[in-house]
Amino acid sequence: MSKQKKTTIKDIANVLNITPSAVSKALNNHPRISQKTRDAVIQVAKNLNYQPNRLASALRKGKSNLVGVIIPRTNSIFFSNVVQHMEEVLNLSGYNVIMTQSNESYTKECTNIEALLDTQVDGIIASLANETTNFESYNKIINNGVPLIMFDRSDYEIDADYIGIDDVRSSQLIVNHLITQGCKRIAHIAGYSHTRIYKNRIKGYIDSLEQHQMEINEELILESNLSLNDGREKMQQLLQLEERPDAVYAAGDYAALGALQILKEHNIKVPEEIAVVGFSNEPFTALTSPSITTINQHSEQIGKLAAKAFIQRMDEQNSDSNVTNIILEPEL
Amino acid sequence: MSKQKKTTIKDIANVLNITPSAVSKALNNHPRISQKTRDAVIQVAKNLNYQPNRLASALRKGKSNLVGVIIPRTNSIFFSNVVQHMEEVLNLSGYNVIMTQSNESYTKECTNIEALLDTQVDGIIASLANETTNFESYNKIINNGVPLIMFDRSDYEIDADYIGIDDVRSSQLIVNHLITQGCKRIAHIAGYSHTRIYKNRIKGYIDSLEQHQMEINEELILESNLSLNDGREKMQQLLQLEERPDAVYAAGDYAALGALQILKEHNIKVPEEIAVVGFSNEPFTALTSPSITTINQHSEQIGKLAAKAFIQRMDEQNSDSNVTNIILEPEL
DNA sequence: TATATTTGTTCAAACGATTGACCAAAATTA
DNA sequence: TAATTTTGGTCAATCGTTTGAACAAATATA
Repeated sequence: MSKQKKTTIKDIANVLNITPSAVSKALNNHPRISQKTRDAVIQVAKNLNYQPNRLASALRKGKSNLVGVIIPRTNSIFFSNVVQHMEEVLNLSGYNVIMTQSNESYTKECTNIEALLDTQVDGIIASLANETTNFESYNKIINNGVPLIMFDRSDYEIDADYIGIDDVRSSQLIVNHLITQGCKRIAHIAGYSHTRIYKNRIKGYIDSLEQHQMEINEELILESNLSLNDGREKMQQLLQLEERPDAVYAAGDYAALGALQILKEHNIKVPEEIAVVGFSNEPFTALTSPSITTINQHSEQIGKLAAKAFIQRMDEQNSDSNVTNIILEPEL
Repeated sequence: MSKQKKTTIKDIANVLNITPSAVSKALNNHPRISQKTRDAVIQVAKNLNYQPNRLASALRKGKSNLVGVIIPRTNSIFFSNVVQHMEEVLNLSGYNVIMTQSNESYTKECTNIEALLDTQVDGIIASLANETTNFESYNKIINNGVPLIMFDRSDYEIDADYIGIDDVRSSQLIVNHLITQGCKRIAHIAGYSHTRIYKNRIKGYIDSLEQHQMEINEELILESNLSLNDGREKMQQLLQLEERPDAVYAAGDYAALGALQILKEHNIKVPEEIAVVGFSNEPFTALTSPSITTINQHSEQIGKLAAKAFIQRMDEQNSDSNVTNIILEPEL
């Protein structure tokens, strides 16, 4: 029952006694096709339950209408939201999304890029894995002539459009806030400084402290991969310091969560003894008392803008226009 | 610099003065090609940085090597893990994954199915959105002759392979556990009973209560979409009951989280006054005191088994073999 | 009425890879 | 040596759709 051949434009053509090319043109609203046959074609197509074969069309047109998306993790509200809104915009323009996750792993990221190029995507929208320090595979995308849009996490070495928020500013806002709350010894569980975004957050952290004439203490800045477990480890380390911090600013929410777990296991009161601040907007942040303060990361805007940037790149085939950089203002 | 034509098998053929078909056969390890030319082809392919055009190959072979995956939400550890392991297995067999999320929305789910079929995927692996009660579009997949594998959330009306855990049993385990802890009045923030999985959880809940000769109280069973907000609402409702429950068993972790938030806002001690139990394994579950008890949902196994089930379906074109049902044993 | 333009369609060649039929040369067997 | 098999390819059609060129018929212009 299921082995019936798919209907093709040829079948439609046969029914109407016209040629396949007429059918194709009718379906694509070619101006030279009369309204009469156009209607007839559409009717027959419906009757035969015709579904165009994208592969054939993609092959002929040299365009697959697929966009590859690479995100570090899907189980993050931020990334998940970004993708969702990205998809919305892309679908409206007839694109479908292939979403892949790197799991913050460099090798996985490379594999994903290979797979996407292999699948003949029309473009790639990506955010760097924490591990990544080598950007060759990204530049390979560009060299292949495939449009690349980066968001949230990118690097100066990648010569692609970028959409993100002002990380230095965000970081400052957070640390300022802690200082306003009276914290004197603020630790930073940072991301790897080789990633631009985390370097900026570290910069913001330092800037803010300097602004308030507070001491910059190297032992309070710990680079990490920002995973839950790493958050736990770094928090352990901080607790073992002779002088404990009275606040911890983690550059990622999962790391913040790990830190919280440790504090809880040690029966340390949050935020009375040690305050904790994260960076993302995971729903669990509402659980701590008082709630973790986080930055609004504008996931919706980032997703939409990235999608639009891609569509624009596709439209202007003269592709020589400069790289766009869209930096959004953070909000506490 | 980027507008160079992609190299094709024709280019390789020209270099070696052989025909494109010879090249194709060489690359596909056709036995009738000598080792010598095979090596030469591979060498030239490497030199010219040849990348096979999947579209062309897919069109000719009638197989895209793409597998569509539909999950309700990506920002869930469970689903995210499942997909990750699914991908692992599928990649090994040369398949690439197109991941889409339904956001628990029926319409989005339908759109996704359309898009996937449209993209000519070789098969679809899916888990139902909470909203879904109409399974036409899923049966359309099957009628189109596209293999369909369901996991975690499915329905009896969908005639496809299924991989999941024993929900009745899981639910019983959870409720038994609460009873052992001394809870007398256990509420259940349930999923919609039209979804098989949630119906089963409700059944397990009731079974367990009956086993312990406890009263089944309709007002303690609230069906919901299990979102964070819905969890909050239902918890509010429960608090307004004349006689409050002393335990809440939520069929999903986000609903559990919502419930926790409300309890926290009302300064109700968890679990002393009201215990809370979720179903998934989100990392934040470790934050509550004592930690929320959850069921091991076997995400890894489910992902791998689903992928394998798909591959098997592809291998046996005689497809008349019966529907498989793999039910895993739950663990607390 | 003769000529030019427009309209609606057909024709044929792509897009890039695959595949069975076919064929010459080389190797094996009788 | 003649007959047979094996080896290593070539040829040509095909997957389903698109697209510019070509062309006849219909319509408009002079």
